[in-house]
Amino acid sequence: MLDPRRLLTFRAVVRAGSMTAAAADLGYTPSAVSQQVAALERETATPLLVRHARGVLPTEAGALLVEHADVVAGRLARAAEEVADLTALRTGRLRLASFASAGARLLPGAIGEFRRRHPAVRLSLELAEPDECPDRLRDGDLDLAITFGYVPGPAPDTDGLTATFLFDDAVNVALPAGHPALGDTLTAADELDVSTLRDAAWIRDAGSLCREQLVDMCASAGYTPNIAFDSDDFPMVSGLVESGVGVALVPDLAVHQMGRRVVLRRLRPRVVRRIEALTLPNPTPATAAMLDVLRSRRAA
Amino acid sequence: MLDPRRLLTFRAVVRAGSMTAAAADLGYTPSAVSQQVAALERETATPLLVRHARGVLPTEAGALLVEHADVVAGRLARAAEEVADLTALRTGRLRLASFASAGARLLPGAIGEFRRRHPAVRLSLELAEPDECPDRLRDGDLDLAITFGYVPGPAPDTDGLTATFLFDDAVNVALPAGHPALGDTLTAADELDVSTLRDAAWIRDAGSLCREQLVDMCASAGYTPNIAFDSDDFPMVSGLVESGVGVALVPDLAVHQMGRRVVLRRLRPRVVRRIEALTLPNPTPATAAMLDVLRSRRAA
DNA sequence: GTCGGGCTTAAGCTGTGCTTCATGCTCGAC
DNA sequence: GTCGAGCATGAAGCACAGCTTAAGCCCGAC
Repeated sequence: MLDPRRLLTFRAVVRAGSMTAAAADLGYTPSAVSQQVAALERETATPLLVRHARGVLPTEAGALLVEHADVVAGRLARAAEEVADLTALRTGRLRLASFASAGARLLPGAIGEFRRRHPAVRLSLELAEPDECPDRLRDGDLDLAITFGYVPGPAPDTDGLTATFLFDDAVNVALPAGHPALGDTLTAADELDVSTLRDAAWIRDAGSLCREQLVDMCASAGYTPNIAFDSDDFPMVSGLVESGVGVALVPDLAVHQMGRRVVLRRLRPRVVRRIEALTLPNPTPATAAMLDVLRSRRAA
Repeated sequence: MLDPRRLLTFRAVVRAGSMTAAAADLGYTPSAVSQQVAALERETATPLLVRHARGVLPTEAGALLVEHADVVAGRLARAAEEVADLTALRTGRLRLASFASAGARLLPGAIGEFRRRHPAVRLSLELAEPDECPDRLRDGDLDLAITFGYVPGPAPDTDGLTATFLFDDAVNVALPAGHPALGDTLTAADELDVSTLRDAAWIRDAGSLCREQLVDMCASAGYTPNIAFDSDDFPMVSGLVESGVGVALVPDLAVHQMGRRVVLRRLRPRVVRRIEALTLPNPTPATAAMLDVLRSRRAA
């Protein structure tokens, strides 16, 4: 394989018509250019230039090399340009993942804002549960994942990743109207103590990592929950609650999926989902830009 | 523009999946490869690899660069290969020029032999007078020219070119039967002294640099020729001689174009055209091969 | 002839980029 | 848990590619 450096200076020589002119173009001395060309001719074991009094002309082999050199030079320039486009967000790709309720409530606005700022970046979004996101980020399958972890609760495994706090999503308990635990609390602002739900039947949303969370929460209050139903769909949870099957945990982000007749109460002690954006430590420009958008909307 | 060297080692890294493996492929140490990649990332101001525990994976920008690097590497390899083909005469081009009579008598055999030896080389042949060939060779318009110069006579201007002697083409004088200068010479083997043509009318072939030659020849014999006609076509010269318009100089190579009724005699003192092959001092492989063919046929 | 433009060569120096060595990290085995 | 293998990275040092300077040569112009 030919030395690309020499090939490119040879191209400059042929384009300039003389070694001296090429040297001026390249910022070298004529001697340097002459030596490069000589080295290339040694490398190919073929004369590439016919030396004239007024400059040089390529031989057939030389003309052949120049054609290839043109392609090489073009690719090198295009490569630099496209990478610059990528960092300037004039092009590129951003692969997002999010759990369902954030996908429905948080992301549409953020994505809209991102597209206004960087219309040329191609976006993709898929639903993915928080537990699978770290590995997929590390594998390069994803650029940014919206995940959550319960507070209090075990921190998710984000080794080698960067977690950006977005906001805390308060968790409510959803009850049918007239549920005994509601007692005399008549106003929606009232909180409900976890211990008052000791005898409740629980409907658990299986899709949102609430599994251990529900058990842990009740354990803190000194009992083991009676789990009557596992669902992975908030509308269904809503229907079950409305029909009096049981009570359920519903974070703020999912509240809009609950029916009107469901009663929602904050929990005491407070339970929240900590919503975070997970990225690689060296985010791509597009990823960093999306982090900016998410942070700015958190502030707003 | 990116440094092609670094780009190619980066390509090797991505293909190998790890810097260490790429280093082994390239014959470097892992450290060297790591530094090259770091330099490329500095150059592009963009992370190009995500570092894994078990190797590396390209980022979007990195994958983009690898695509371009593949093209670059391919072109470099193809360039080297095609130049090798050229020097091995598995491809290439040979642009020949020749004056008319050599084109008809000498070259067909040589070209046939050349094509047998190197069937892949594309040949072209055009008619060109000896005086225009040197410049066209120097300009790179031609690779090899068959030329001639009269002996005795001024050597053609071949500065900076290489002349390969092929053979001497003896010059005859063509006369109509019964021309007075024939006198009592009855056999074709007889020579005719130039001085005996003092009173002849001359038909001059304008195409073959005979212009000054005819005048010089006669001057050596002490007279100025009476030039009755200028032609650039041997058959026409033949017809003119046959009809008794005058006499003409006809080299051996053109004898076959003369009519049967023309009488031919060698000249005394002897006059020849020196047939030469003119090339650049550093001939291309195809040119050198054709010189070989021409020399071998001269020997035969 | 002299002059100037252009290519080449020799000699010498500089900087890129290599090696070696050491460190830190992750993962898997034990 | 500790250890070791494999990988990436950094500092230090060294070598060579490739640059510069300087001189020479060739050719064409004047």
